[in-house]
This record gives sequence, structure tokens and C-alpha cells, in this order.
Amino acid sequence: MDNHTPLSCRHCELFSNSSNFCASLTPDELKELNIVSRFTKMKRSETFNDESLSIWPIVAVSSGVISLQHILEDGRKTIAALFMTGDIIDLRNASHKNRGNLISLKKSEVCRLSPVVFERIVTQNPDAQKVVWSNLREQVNRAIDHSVDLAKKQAMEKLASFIFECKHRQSSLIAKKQTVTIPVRRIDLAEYVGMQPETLSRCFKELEEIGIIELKKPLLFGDQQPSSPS
Amino acid sequence: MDNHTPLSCRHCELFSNSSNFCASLTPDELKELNIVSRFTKMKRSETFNDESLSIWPIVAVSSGVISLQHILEDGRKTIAALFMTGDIIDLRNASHKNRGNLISLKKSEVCRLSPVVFERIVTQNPDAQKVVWSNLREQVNRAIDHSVDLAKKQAMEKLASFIFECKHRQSSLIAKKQTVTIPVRRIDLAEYVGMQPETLSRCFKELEEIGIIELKKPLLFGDQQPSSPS
DNA sequence: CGATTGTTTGATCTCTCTCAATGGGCGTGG
DNA sequence: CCACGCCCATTGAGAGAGATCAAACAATCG
Repeated sequence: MDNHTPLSCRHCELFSNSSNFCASLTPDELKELNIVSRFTKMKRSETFNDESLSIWPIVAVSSGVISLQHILEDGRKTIAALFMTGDIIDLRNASHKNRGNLISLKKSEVCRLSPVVFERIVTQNPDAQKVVWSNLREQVNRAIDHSVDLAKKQAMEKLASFIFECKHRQSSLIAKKQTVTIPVRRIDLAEYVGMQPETLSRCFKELEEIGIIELKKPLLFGDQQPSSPS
Repeated sequence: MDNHTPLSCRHCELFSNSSNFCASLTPDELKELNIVSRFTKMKRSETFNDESLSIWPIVAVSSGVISLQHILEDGRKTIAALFMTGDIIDLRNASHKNRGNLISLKKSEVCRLSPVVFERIVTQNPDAQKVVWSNLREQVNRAIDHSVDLAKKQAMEKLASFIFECKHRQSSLIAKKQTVTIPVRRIDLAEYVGMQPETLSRCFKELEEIGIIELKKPLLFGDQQPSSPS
């Protein structure tokens, strides 16, 4: 029965989780899309090059974290958005000027989709359309919420917001435990929330001293148990 | 020949400008949508109330500026996004917690659309679908760009970015002149770019002293002639 | 196991926020 | 149409939060 499923899709989160795009496709559509797509594993700091993006401007994130980075003239870097499992990155509109770079922040799996077939399927299949649109609106909301966080003056508030953003994104996957995994490095987090790594470190330290959170030892992609501030 | 066009649509920007949503509809679709929609004029600081938004979570902006404001517990206000002519605000996903308030920043005209009919038309009509989808992606990009601007440390850079954002949004409408109209008040602008009105005022002053820009006298919704910094 | 990269801590500086006060524009009401 | 009042914009002086610089420590990767 599973013979219809393309090999590279069998273990993919996007296919096996019903709320994701590929799970909403018919077997034929899935097969059709699979043929013109490229399933790719990425290491940390691996970047999508521009030629690849002009051919495949649509990227579905299967696992890991993909960042959209903007690099300013003077070398400052900013992580404008974070994409995680289930997100469909659509860079077709952004083609004009500095759209930024797509860079993986850890080991990730992505599927680069053919825009032609993708668009046809979305037009044909109402279920797929719903999923894509819902995800896109989700991205708008997240980006707007992120703007609000960045506009907030206090560094501590930004960090708290980020922790809750992580919790919110993970709540659908994991059971409701008091642990939040921060899936990126301190430096990346700092660039995402628009502050310096040093300041971020001080905030973590302060939160831990007050007793609001507790940091796991390995600290690399560490976990935390926050109660509810703000 | 124009008898098929609903009265309230005849002079609406969304109908008369081909790049907008209503212009992509068939006469029948337009009529159908018009019946279940509410064309509304809004004054400055007028707010969409929650009941209205739960019935009509989709708002098309015909003219003016609509802001999405988030109010924090301690009273600080943040303008998270600005919507202008052609934008289709879709708040269906945002229903969970604090989605913020939709507030008009000047005299505006909006059309509140029925989600049911809207969704059906978008599913049926590929042209309409393209327009809506494109606008949604545009909103994602704008929100992301805005995040980048907010993350930038320098106040001057934020202001410069905003001026160019205005220019970019107006370029499709007006001829290429060196004038940019800032469609909102100083206070609103300050809340949008995440700084204080005082700081903003100082930035304008400095830009003018350097000779980069020139402010029109009436200053209310004033114009400016920027050359190209950054 | 060494080299490299990331994280933390400390001290100093600077930009922006805050508070306060003045002046100008616009809308309201006469 | 004019006068009043309110809100917004501007300017100034002071303080605080975060940025920056520098260096030690921890962790990862080959």
C-alpha cells in the first residue's frame, strides 16, 4: 500500500504529519511533485546559493532550522526569520533586491520544490491550498509578532518572547512539559532578537538567578524550564 | 456596460486598478462578493471592534492607512504593521490570543469581505488566487524587512528604511519624482519603527541639516525629497 | 588531542530613552 | 470666519540600558 509513496518521502515529517503539506496530496500529486523536487540534507551554516534559489525558489522544511539572513553593508548580520519543520519558504516575490540568504542553522532536511508543479497542485487541490495558505498566514503573524518583540525596548522581554515562541512552536509536537528547547546557538539567537550575544548571556544569567528558568548542562541546544513571566 | 458593476465598487481603487483583487474578478463574482461585503469609510483612530472582526476577519484596504497595533500590559503601544491600498488583511489565523487591534491612522476606505465567499472565489478563480497569494507573500516580505529594520541598531537607519519603504510602495502609483509622502503622523511612525517621537524628530532634523532631505512646510503628512543615502 | 569557534564575564562608553517645557496646527464651537 | 483648546511636534538636559572592547573559559570538530 505504501508502494505508491516515493522513497524519499517515506520518512519525511512533511508526509507523515497530517498537518503538513505533502500529507494533503494525493498519491499521484505526491509522485509528480517528488520527481521534480530535490530532497537535501544540510549541515550547519550551509547556504542556499542564488542559482539554486532562482530555479527552486520554494523550499519546504522537513527538519532542523533554516534562517533568512540579511547582511548589511558594514558586515552586521541580522536573522530576519526562522523557518522550522512544516514551513514552506516561498521566495518568488522576494526576487527584487536584497532578499537575504537562506542559511541552515543546524543539521536540517529540506525539500526544494518546483514552482510550476507546486503552483499547479495548489490551484487544483483545495486541501493543499488550505495548508499552504495557512502556513503563509502563520508566517505573516509570526513576522508581525517578531516585529512587536523587536520594537519592545527591554532586552529581557525579547528573550522571554522568544522562549515562548519556541514553546508555542513545539507545543504541537511534544507533550506539555515545562521544558523548552532552544534550537539555535546563542549567537544566532542574538542576531534574531536584535541584540548582542553578551547582552543575551547576561539576560539568561539573570533569569536563572531569579529562578525563573533553569539551564541544562550541555548548553548546546540546551533546554530550559521557564515558569510564566510577562 | 458598467451597469453590472455594483455601485459601491465603481469608484473603488481595488476595482479600477488592475493589480488589485476586485479587478481580477468576473462581474458575477464581484456582484456576489459585493452583496456580502461592507464598504466602510473610517476616520483617524477609528478601531475595528472585535465582534466585527470575528464576522469579517478579512479586510481589503481601498485607500488610507490601517495599522495593526499591539498594546502591552504597561500601556506601551506598538504598531506592528501598516496596511495600505491593495492590501488584504486576513486575520483568520490570528484569532488565538493577542492579535492586536486594527486602527485607521487617517481617513481610510475599507471593504470587509465575507470569508466564505472570499474563500470560494479564491478557490475558483486562478487570477484572483494569484493576486491574493502575491499580496500575502508581499506582506510576509514586508514584515520580514521590517524586522530587519527594527533589529538595526541605529535610529537613522530605521528612518531611512522607512522612507524607502514609503517610496517603494508609492512608486507603482506615482511618477518617479524625488518626493516621498509620509502618510502617517510622527507619533505613529515612531511607534512603527520602535523609537520615541523625540528621537525621530532629531533624526529628521539631522537629515535636513545634512541636506539629504527637505521637509515641506505644512508638515502634516508632509513630503520629502531624499537623495540616496545608505 | 590541539585548533577553532562559541560562550561568558568585566569595564567603559555612547546612543537612545525619559522627563520637562515650549511652540505650532488643526478641529471644535461660537 | 475667528478664537479657543487640545494634541502633536520640537527642543533641551539628564540618566540608564545596551553596545562595544577585551580577555578568559568552555565546547565542538577535525
